[in-house]
Amino acid sequence: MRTGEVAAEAGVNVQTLRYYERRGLLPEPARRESGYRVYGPDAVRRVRFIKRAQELGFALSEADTLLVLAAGGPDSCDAARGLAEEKIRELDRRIADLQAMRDSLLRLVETCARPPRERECPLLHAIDEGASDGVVDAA
Amino acid sequence: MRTGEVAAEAGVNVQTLRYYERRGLLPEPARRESGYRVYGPDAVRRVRFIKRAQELGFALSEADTLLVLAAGGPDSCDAARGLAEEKIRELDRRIADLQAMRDSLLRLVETCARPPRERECPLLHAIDEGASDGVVDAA
DNA sequence: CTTGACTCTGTACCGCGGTACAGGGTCTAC
DNA sequence: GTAGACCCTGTACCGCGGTACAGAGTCAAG
Repeated sequence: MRTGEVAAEAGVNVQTLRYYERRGLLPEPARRESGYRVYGPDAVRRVRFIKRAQELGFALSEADTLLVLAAGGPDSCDAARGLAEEKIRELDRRIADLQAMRDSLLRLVETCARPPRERECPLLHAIDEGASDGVVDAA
Repeated sequence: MRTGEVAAEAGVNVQTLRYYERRGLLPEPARRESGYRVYGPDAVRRVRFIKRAQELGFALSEADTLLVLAAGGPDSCDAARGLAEEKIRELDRRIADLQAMRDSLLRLVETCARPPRERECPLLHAIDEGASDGVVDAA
């Protein structure tokens, strides 16, 4: 298969393939006389694996690790599981962070229910106040 | 106040102040003969406001808007509220995305409870399968 | 009057995951 | 044999929010 075919099948840009190759995620394919890349049939599968890993929240470097593990024996399974569990914990942390932002913001918006005092917006005032002593999210 | 003093008080890097100035978040301060910046007393407050807005999930460009609104009259209050509400919706979307990743990943990890069949890791196999037809998160 | 801490400008770089463009060569169907 | 689609390399750029460094000037205390 040629570059364009692999890209189309995998649903990515041609440049992305070259990028993955540079990153070491895709092995360097064989070449024709002309220099054109010739991919084996596994290439599409490999790119799709990477894309799937990304959807699950893994970075490219982690996708790389998963690919190595996928090529390994059954011992790799534990390692893969550990990686996935760590990623779940990471996602939990990020979710908690965003949730905290959301909640703080919601409380601020609720200050809007109170009428502006002395021509001052309670919400903006609250941000300003919070900036001094970290009332809302003193992390 | 000099640059270093403002930076220390606001808890940011000196370079960050210059960066904010370039971005238009901080007004250009007065200068001494020597070229040294001389900040008014509001500078620290302004930087803290920006930092607080960031903690709430606002980008610098949005923090800029909030600062403009904070300088405006009571009409700005509605605009600020709209911005905050939109940001809450955005946070909700991001949280939902991460939650979906988390849930998919958790389901994959649960496949590990099943013993490897034919020396293949169920988790890695599932990522591979998912890559073909988007079983888990066909978004 | 010197020393060390501070500040100035301009520019480049970081991670992340690509995307775009220039300036060429190649392949294939007509 | 040629037009148009494809491919090659190298390099630069995107957003985001800064950080780092070089090379120079300044300020205040001792």
